[in-house]
Amino acid sequence: MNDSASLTLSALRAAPVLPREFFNRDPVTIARELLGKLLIRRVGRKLLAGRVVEDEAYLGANDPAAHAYTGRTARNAVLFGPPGHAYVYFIYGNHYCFNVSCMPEGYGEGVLFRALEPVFGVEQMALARDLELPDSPHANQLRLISSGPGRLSEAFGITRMRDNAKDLTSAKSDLWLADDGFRPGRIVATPRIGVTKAAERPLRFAIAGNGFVSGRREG
DNA sequence: GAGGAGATCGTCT
DNA sequence: GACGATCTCCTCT
Repeated sequence: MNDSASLTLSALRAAPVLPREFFNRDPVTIARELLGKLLIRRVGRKLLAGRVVEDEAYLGANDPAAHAYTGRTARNAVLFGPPGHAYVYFIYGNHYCFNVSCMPEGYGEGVLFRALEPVFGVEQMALARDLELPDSPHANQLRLISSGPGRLSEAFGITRMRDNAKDLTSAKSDLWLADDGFRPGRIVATPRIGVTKAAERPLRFAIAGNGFVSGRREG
């Protein structure tokens, strides 16, 4: 385990927002470099934050598993837009999944956020997930907050109506990505979860040994 | 702890 | 009309 400790509010506010250029690259590089970065949500005057510990790259027209593989539609239009924007979609009648667009306009590539380690506003996130945390929550209970694409979206209140197409590189946004200087140790690459096409490609990335990675524990 | 199946609805064909 | 980048509950071991 190399899970990072919770953050102070001043540390959160001091973390620089990731610039547009960060996302104007190929999603494999971005997926690797997003590990350890912070997803921050402003709710009224409060902040929620989670550290990215697991994500997946989707390679647009070169990737049969990607939503953009068959071309631009009303649903996936954000992926084909400028980099650094939120692509949120609804799946299985129950869940929202949260992605960020990558590459210049027209490519349809992106990164899916699969798991976060809660580091600020944990109680509010647990409330959003309808979880009850005891006074000294065990890691297994904290893990239920945001270890999975649907779970992290619920914890952060991310929906298609509210957040699709939102600019994640703007400090004026209520949802953005930031770098507080944390650097993960070893990164593992595995096949993506839940995909049936191009299922063998190692495009899922996670911080090795981190207890907040989704699915069965590994590393 | 592991495995299976149901829930539930937007999107595309 | 079929399917899906998931989660949770239930059963069995």
